[in-house]
Amino acid sequence: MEKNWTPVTAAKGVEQALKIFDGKWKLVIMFHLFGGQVLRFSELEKAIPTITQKMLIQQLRQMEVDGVVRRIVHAQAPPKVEYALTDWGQALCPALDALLKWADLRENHDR
Amino acid sequence: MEKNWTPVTAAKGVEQALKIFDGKWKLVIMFHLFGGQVLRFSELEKAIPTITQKMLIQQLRQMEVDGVVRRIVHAQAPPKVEYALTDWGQALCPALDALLKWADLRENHDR
DNA sequence: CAAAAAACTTACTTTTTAGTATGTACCTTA
DNA sequence: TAAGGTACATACTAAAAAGTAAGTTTTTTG
Repeated sequence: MEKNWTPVTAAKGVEQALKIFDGKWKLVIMFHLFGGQVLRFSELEKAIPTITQKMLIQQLRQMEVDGVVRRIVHAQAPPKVEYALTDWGQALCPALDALLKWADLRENHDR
Repeated sequence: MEKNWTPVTAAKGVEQALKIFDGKWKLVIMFHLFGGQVLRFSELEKAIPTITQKMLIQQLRQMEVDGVVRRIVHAQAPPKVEYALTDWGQALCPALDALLKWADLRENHDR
């Protein structure tokens, strides 16, 4: 089924999509989880040294709500919480590749 | 030639790409110019009624600097300035489609 | 019993981005 | 000569996002 886009609805659609990985840290987080990786909170902290705990948790929570990240809590002490991408989250990879390829075209373009 | 991405460099690459159409109005503007359209400043204003002149010009100028928009000045009075996408700007379309398609997958996903 | 580790939470400040309101230059037409 | 159209510019305010600097809970280890 094809959609009938107008400039405005198409822009809104893309914006909706972008919102899901918008925020200064979401992409870095995702790229750490692409390929099925499962990482603890503390491992993500170490992997992204410049992020603060507040930002890390804030972004993870939003991504969970949006359905791109899965939160896996192990009933242990000290706590152990792991994060992974959902199938849908993983499925974003090719679209990001398309963006990367587009960015590369610039070189052949002008100047 | 393949690139050697790490989570961090890949994220940075995508962020660079995103920055080019980041801002509340750039996508709407682009979607009005996709397909080779050439529009005057005032036509864009009318097409996007909720944008202010300041925002419109600000975004257009940034897009010009970034190389996605071309500014065509006609030496006339009253002034006539037209805007169009560069080839590279047009080339973004498929990447945005990929995003739209990804967003659609959500329905088949969970819930 | 004190200290430490993990995963957060909260109050507050700074920075960034968007929006409001008004002004300008230039030429044309009535 | 006054008014109007077009494409801007500029100063200022408001709202949103990010960052800082703590503190909390729970259980294990020395």
